[in-house]
Amino acid sequence: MKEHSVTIYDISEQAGVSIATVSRVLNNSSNVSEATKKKVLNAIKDTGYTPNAFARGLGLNTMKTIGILAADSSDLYLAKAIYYFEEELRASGYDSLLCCTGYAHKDKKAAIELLISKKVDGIILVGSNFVYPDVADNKYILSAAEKVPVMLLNAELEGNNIYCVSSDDYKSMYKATGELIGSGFRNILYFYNSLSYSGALKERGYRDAMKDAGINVVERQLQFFEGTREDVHGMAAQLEKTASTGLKFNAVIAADDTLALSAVKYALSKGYKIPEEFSVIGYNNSMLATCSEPELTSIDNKLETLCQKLTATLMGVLSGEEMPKKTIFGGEIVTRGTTKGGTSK
Amino acid sequence: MKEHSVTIYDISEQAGVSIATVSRVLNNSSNVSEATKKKVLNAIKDTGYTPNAFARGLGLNTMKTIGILAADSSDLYLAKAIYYFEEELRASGYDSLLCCTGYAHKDKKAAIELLISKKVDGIILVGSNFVYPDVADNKYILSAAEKVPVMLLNAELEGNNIYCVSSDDYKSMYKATGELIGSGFRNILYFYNSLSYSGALKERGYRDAMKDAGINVVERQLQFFEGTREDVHGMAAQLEKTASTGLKFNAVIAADDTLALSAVKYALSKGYKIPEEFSVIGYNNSMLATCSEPELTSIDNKLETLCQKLTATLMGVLSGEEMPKKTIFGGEIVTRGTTKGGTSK
DNA sequence: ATCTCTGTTGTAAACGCTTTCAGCTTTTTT
DNA sequence: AAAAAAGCTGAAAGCGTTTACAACAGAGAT
Repeated sequence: MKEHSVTIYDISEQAGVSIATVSRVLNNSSNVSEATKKKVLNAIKDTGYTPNAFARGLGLNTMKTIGILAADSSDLYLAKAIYYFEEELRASGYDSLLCCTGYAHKDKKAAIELLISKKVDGIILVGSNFVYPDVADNKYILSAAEKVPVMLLNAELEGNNIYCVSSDDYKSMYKATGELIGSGFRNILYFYNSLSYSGALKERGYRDAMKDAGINVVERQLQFFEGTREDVHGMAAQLEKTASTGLKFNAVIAADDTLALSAVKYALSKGYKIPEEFSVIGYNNSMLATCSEPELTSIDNKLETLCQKLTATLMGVLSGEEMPKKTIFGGEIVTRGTTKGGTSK
Repeated sequence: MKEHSVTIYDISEQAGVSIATVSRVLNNSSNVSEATKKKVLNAIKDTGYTPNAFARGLGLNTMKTIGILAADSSDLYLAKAIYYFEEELRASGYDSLLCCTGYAHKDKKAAIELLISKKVDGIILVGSNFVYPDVADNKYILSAAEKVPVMLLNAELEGNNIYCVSSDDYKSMYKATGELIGSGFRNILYFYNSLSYSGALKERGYRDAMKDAGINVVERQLQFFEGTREDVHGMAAQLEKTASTGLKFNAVIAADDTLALSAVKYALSKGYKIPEEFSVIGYNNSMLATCSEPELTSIDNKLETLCQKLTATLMGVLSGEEMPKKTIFGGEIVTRGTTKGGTSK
């Protein structure tokens, strides 16, 4: 299998030119006469030669590769983002090296270092759970940015060589909460499962919307779900338990569609009429939104646009252009069966 | 940014040893005294040195990297598989280079060649849509296998250096169809969206089960959905349309949970009682199964086990061991709300 | 006919690491 | 105490590219 593979020397010999010329043809650089070019190309075809990426990388010091880091590629939202990134990067002539780190800090750090040692030309951190509330914990990102540009999706961090593209989670959540309030709901539960950067924004959006409407929020109204991100049963059970302890709520605003879906399940099991007696708004407008019955009203933050913008920014940075360090896109509420039209009750 | 980075020479100088010794410490190979080892490690820490993967690769001719190819990382099932592979590979000291190819043949071929040019040590093809019914179309896999081992998940292809690990889709589908028949259903629709290798197996399972039960199948009973894999509405609409043309069916067996979910939606919209008047069985037992209401009976083919087995096989191959070229795992039916217990009606 | 310029090609030195081989220093054996 | 073995270390030769530099031919200018 791993015999002596064809090298540039073999080509040079067969074509009767020097290796420099072969290399020039390979990179179709500078001036090579048509005649020799043809000879070389023929030899390449004959031998089935493919350049050795290592050697090439050694010389060029770039692999034309971008490292993508995501906590969990099986998360619907992250998976979609990864897909878009892959697509955009390939279109720009870059390949991607994906690492799924899991949610532990140590692993994230190790993964980022690994990518750098693989000589990626840039790093994309997908999802806000790479940025911690405690600034000291983000040092690992800063030191990565000393070597290659670091792009953050849906998170913000100031630093040299760090660029952020994110959705306006604060405003989206503020608006969505406002819509529930506008429909006459006051006992609105906020259901979340991530303490990430954007998670904090969402929470603030919820709190501010409630406050601005003059509604008092008790801490138990913010329910944190600790289980896995797919455990719909567990989520519904937590709502059930919360209700059974006496907290009243007839609307749920969720930080994620899965959580929202569990709220629908819960409400149905209680016999509530949706959306009249019980409303739900999800987040991300994933395919789950149309899977649910009734279908979920959900916040769409135009992931594809975000990913495109982020990739474009990265490409700009790599080619030495000055690029905006922070870009924010607004989201929109996609109204479906779990909320009323939005007119006040 | 891209200043002169720290090399093994800097370390050797700072530690007062030769580069050979540094290299030895790096690979914790052979015999290095504790004292010098410590000196070197300190120097490494001080300088923040990371080895250059290219140079290393040039010497070793391996990047310790496995290429993972999947058509679409945002497909729930594939995403999950990718996640497991990443995890397993990392545990074995390998990194992964992921390429999402899309569903077009040309792109798959290009992606596989790209991976090889990046000097991956092996390739994993995730999902059966890499193997075509027409043998000639699979040549691109065979020629990849001339360079590195190729692993197939849920597909089969004979060839040197090709290894397959798959679920027993034929048997699972046969059993599942049989279960519906056993519950008294005869007008069972088969709903699918992929012409892949495993897709063909599933179809055959369905057909044989029907035949063995003495039930005649008309071609319109096999419904192929052409739209995107997430378009639940479109799927339900197709069922609706099929029914409106006069074809009667009161059970659906789907090649995928999303399809099954759309069948549930359809049945509910028609006012059928599930599972008594209308039953549904999905495939893959994804999170969608528990999202649906009622929840989906679905076939679980133990993806994690498959992925572990596949990775283990690959590791074996890479270390020169003789490995089975074909491994098949049986699946099991997870019964939930869309089917009766299984006792005959 | 000489000189300069331009276009094309070859030579050789990097790039940063691994690894063989040989040499030196210990330790163990006899 | 001498000989043999074992343990460490360093020098140097690759690995397959890219690229700066030199060289050389032929064309145009003088």
